[in-house]
Amino acid sequence: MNSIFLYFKKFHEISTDSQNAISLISTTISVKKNTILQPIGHACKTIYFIKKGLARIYYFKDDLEITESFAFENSIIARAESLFSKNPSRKAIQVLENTELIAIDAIALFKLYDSYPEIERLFRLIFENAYIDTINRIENIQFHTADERYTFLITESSDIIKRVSLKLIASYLGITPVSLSRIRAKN
Amino acid sequence: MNSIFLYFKKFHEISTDSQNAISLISTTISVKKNTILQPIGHACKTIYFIKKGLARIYYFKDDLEITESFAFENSIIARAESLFSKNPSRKAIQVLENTELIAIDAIALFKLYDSYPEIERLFRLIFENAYIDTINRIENIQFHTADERYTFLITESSDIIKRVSLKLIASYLGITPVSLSRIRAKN
DNA sequence: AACAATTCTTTACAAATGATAAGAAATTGA
DNA sequence: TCAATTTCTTATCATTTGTAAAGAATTGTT
Repeated sequence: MNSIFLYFKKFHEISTDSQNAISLISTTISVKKNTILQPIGHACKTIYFIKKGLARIYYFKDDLEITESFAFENSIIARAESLFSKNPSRKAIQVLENTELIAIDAIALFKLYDSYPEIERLFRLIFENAYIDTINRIENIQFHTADERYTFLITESSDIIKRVSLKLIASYLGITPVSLSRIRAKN
Repeated sequence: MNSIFLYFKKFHEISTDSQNAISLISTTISVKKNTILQPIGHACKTIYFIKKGLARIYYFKDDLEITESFAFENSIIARAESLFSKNPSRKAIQVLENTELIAIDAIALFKLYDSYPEIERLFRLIFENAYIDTINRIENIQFHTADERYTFLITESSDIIKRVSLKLIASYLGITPVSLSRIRAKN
């Protein structure tokens, strides 16, 4: 459980009291490669912290799988649009390796906000940061070629190639696997 | 000043006390069409509420202008990625009509968070909502054709065509004006 | 080890989009 | 109002990406 509080510290210091409150609504779980943590169609009620392993959020466009995002060790993954809107999510969370996670009960967490303002602040700062990432991703998609986006991805997280299939990377870049193969062949 | 508190009410009810505190750090301004409210290269220190008129956030890719977002009456516009990271923004805010705004001093606002938890909560909820919009926009860009994105845009906000030049709409859709003309000719 | 299934690459062709240029339409400013 | 500027459309050609199919490479399973 320690790793998550180290992660939290980067955003906002919280008291041992607050840490205990969060611990009480959190559980550590281990899941096997390819497990669907959260299926499509239900409101998101869990925030995951990845201790070890790797996960993605994906959805379907017609019968094509599209990867919205990847999340690696020491990061948080949640379907924020459903978490905040309370609407059922069209997206699923899947683990791509044998993965160890801490699952935080989001409903219980939001209740903690009333009695622990520093917890509210902590998660405000965490999600503000996630918001920044999402804004930057739009900039990245909007006026960069697939080639540029691929090059950017492998410089940003160079080991993604080793850990994620090119099929999933293509769907993340918004292109077909065939198109990604062509790009890779050129470079 | 009333319109902004009506807007706030949709997210979170706050006391008259909190409203007054916000009023004290806000000013109403009127600016002429095409005015640059916030230039590129400075950290974002102002959150705007649009009472009347229309604005956009844009940036440059090489010497090409790209519109990241539009904001209409009764909505908030701010360069969130700079607001939260405190880094200088590569983006500018420009008004596209003669526009009336309420400018909120963001530095002062963030200070209010300590003494008025309900103000912190209010803006948390406002930006959570903006975050949802941004996530949905990625989904919209990532696997929809330019044609689909255009059709979606005009059904979502039908008067945008009357108020914004096609050149800017094209840059928002991530295509060239020439390509947008072709799409419009087909439909 | 051997087979099956999946992933990745390559090829050929089709469709969409970009770049450039030219002209029409609309807007702006003196 | 008239000229100048900007915006919008159309056309042509080049480039990129998609689709479909086939085979190679890899992975998983028994």
